[in-house]
Amino acid sequence: MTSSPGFVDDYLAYLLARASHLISSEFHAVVEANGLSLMEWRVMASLSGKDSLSINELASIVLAKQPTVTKLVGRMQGAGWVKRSDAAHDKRQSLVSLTAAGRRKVQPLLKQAKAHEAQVVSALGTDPAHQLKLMLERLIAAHGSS
Amino acid sequence: MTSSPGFVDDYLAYLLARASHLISSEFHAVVEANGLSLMEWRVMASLSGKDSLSINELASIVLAKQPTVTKLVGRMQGAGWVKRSDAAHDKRQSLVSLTAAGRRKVQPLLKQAKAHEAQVVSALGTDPAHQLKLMLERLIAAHGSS
DNA sequence: ACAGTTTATATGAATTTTCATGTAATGTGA
DNA sequence: TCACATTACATGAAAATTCATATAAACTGT
Repeated sequence: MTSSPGFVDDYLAYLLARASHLISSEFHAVVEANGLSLMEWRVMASLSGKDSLSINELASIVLAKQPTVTKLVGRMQGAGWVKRSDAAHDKRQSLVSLTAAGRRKVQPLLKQAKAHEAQVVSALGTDPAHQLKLMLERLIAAHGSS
Repeated sequence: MTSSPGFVDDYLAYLLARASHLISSEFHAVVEANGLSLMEWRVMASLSGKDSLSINELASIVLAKQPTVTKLVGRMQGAGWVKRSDAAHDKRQSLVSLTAAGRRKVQPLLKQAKAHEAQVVSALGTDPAHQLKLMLERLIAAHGSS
């Protein structure tokens, strides 16, 4: 039911949206099996590298708006997965970081994410996948990496 | 503020999500200037090719869930941009199509979308952009084109 | 033709997101 | 250092999305 090319969005924009939706959806199943929403997963994955991130940094990384992230983080804090702390140098900022429970929660997902990535990449072919990533990075860099 | 590669989603999944978000956001400004939401634009763009689409077809094309689309279409019908008609062969289906007003509304956006596409493509380079599209299509085809 | 199943859409309630705005802290120029 | 602008985040009300489920129409095998 892919149906004919009835325009739909910008062509490239639509291909990107569809591909993104498709790949994310696949992993979404895994994420939900672990009791997280896609956004919660993104937040925790984003945090799992760093010590902490501000609300705005998180919003820009997880591609959501600031009030959305504020409330999302509030819920995740309630669940005990993240904690907030006031930034030393800028008291306006609210620095979010994973709790020990949060790290335990996200750990298995990080591995499963890598496995999923590997599967997608190998299905596409290692080299084409690499090319795809390069071009996506170029596209992102070209259009304000804000 | 792109920050270091703190994991974030599946790498490829994240690149796709970010690229998609970036490109869509750019055009989103144009869409809003015309008094439409991104989803409304997608629905109308999808419909502008065809005679009509069912709710489920629309949902799959605009990457939203069925109840979301049912209500979105309800609002758009209220605005006079689309109309519903019962399918002749399957009375369960609700076929959505553009009204004359809807066509007038979406017309300029279709042109602007093509202009935006052209701009993005030329910024990326015509050939790389073509390659990118091919790989996105392959990726989409590989992962259930449902 | 019938009972059981599946499919297409609608809908109410709960949840989430968004918009507009508020507040407090920081930055800036005179 | 004092206004003034800006930045970071929070928040309440409104809007949109989602989940679970309902309804009605097709489909299936017998």
